[in-house]
Amino acid sequence: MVAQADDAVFRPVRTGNPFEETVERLLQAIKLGVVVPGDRLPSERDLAARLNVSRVTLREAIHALTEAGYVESRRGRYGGTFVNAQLPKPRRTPAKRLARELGDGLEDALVLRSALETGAAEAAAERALSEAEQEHLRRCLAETSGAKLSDYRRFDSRLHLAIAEVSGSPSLTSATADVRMRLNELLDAIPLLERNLRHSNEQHEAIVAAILAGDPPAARQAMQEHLSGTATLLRAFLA
Amino acid sequence: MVAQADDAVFRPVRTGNPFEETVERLLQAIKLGVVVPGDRLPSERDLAARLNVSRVTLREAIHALTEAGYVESRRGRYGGTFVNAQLPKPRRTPAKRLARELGDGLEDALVLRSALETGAAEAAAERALSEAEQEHLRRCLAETSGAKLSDYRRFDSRLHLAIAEVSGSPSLTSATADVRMRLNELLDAIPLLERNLRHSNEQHEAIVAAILAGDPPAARQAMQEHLSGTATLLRAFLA
DNA sequence: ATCTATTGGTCTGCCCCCAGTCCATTGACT
DNA sequence: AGTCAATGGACTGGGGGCAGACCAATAGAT
Repeated sequence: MVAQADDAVFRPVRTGNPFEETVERLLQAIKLGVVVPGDRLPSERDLAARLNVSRVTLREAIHALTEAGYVESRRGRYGGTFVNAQLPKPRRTPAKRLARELGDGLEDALVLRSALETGAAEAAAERALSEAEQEHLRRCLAETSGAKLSDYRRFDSRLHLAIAEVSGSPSLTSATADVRMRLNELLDAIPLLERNLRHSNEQHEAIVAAILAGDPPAARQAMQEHLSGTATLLRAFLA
Repeated sequence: MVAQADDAVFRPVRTGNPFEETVERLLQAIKLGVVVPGDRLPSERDLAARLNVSRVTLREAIHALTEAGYVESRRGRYGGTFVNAQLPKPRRTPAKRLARELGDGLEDALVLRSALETGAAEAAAERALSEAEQEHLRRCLAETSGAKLSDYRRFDSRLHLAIAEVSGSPSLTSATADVRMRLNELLDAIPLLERNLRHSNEQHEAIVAAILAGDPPAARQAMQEHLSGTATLLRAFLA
């Protein structure tokens, strides 16, 4: 049976209720390194407006994250909700089990990720980046290079997200963040070796260099190589 | 000001209520040619389950489309909801106005589309397509080539969607359908010339040929050329 | 010491959406 | 002619999310 277009257009209009979605988003912000330990989240009123969710629902989500140990709230002016210094360590679900649960979902995510991120790298290299954007890229690159092993995944996510950002397409950035979250659980299941990490950093350098140099084909090529390395690693560990 | 990652991760958790989203989905099915005039939609019970929406909400959406002249329902066994033979003609909003309303949204959509569809073409060419998939592609191609001017947009959408389908990534297919819907309103605003149409058909041939031949770089290249042509046309008319 | 702006915390009434159930209609099959 | 399965149509009770108003705490500014 061939995959039908019906499946795409008649897919669920929403996955989960607003509360669950909100929790997911806040986790995204933390796990992708958009807010780092010690950072303050936007005020409840602001955040609720941006997420287009009632303050009650947002508060329930924050409460859930508080119980899970991710954030803490303080009242009063200059108060707010802050990301904890010690984040809960992700439970390492056995790789085999994850693979079974996901099934075709892994290939789905990998194909989508490849399209999005190589496209983002290419688009970013085509644009004339502002000084601020260039600086932002360089900082994310440096932070990732200097990250401890325990923090590496978060800074790596942040760097990839930064590349998507400078593509100039917000939708592309959002989609990149989403697919990365889908993969992060898998990535947590495989060990992080010093050697892979060094190799990864070299590839990051090449990607950012090509983007800053305004060389779209090189940027695409470098990103493609980087991603296929990760993809191979994942497929191997989850096979 | 540089675009912040916040904007991506703190974007609204949902745009519109379930009713509106459902209407949008059904319109998508019709306008992208997933269901053609005369076709029957899945039964309300089935469809509601697939869309993860209550039957009441789905019925309200169908009712709205009935009033708008898109579909008609018949009761009894072998009844159902059918797509009208005469679809309401899209109102041609003046291009300038659309461009103003969208603003950066146009560039956003074009960049995302490029990433998704060139990625899809490449991924499709990498896969070993089943006989059914190959036939499906060829049929969509033939239908588009033979389409009347008034139906062209719908068959063209369907063909592009078919290419995304055979990429093997459902998420990629969904995303492609969504961004196409965003662009279709713009595309309706620009005239369709016989000459562009012939050129478009030739490019479609090249894309499908490269996919069937299993030549990823050629498929990407062909798709890239095709899309950049459309993009140029759009930018010119909306400038 | 007091004031005040900003933030998290709480409560109320309302509406949309939902799951489940039953009814009404239709047309192919026997 | 009768049967029957599947479809659209209609109703009900309940729950989640909503907007808005108000309370409580906090720390800088005066």
